[in-house]
Amino acid sequence: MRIATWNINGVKARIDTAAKWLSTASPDIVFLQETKSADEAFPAATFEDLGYNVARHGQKGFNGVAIFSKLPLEDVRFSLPGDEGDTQARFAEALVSVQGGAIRLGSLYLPNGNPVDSDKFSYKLAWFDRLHDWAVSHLATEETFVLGGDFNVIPASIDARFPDNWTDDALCRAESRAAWRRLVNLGLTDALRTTTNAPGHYTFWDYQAGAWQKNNGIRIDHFLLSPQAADRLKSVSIDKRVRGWDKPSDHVPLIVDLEG
DNA sequence: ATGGCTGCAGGATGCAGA
Repeated sequence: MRIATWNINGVKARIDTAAKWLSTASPDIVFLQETKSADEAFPAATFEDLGYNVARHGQKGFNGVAIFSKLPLEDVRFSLPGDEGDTQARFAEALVSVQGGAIRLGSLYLPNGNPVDSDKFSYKLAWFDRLHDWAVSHLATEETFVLGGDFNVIPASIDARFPDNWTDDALCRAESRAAWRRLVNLGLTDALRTTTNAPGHYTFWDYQAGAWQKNNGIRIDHFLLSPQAADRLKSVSIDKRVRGWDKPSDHVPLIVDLEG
């Protein structure tokens, strides 16, 4: 089973690019972030015609997450527990049934958190705490789960081409990295880091200042796997090609292949 | 570089992103 996650930066601006990418990568399941579309304006039919069931949860103009699946989606939910007052569309989860059981899927768009002296940063850290609690509760049931998305965290210096540029940024502040480690240290597997300890594996290049041409990238899109999911991991890849296409998102897809 | 782009809503340009 192939699962991909991609911050698409506007699903309506990326319909043609997304259709092209889906046909070349052939994922069974896709997590999207930053769809920037209200649900009624989401171009679901385009993706249903490509064979996907579509679960989407968005807002006008910003945020927004989705899960596409060639298998039926069950138990679809769109809110991360822990703050009834949070109206931002940043989380979608669902179950798919496969041979040998179910897999829980979580597509997430973790808050950016800049500027760090604002309530945006405290919102990011609170959101991280809620995600931690979500993981604790699902680890307790020994479910197979796959959390993927734009975590807006550069886990370590090797995850940035120019780490010194990001020292005081919300993406790599000590509090953000501590929250990331606290989540991973529950027993989750950072999928990409099972394949390599090398620098140079990025998922985002800014539109500005020729970041792509200079390979000024960062790794902020991740898959975290529960132990049962990690046991099934076959391969991980970053589909960098997509950043060089016309009208690209500033993020590229990250892909995991699981047994079964 | 003064985020130097980009998408969105809307019908100009401000907001949001990382």
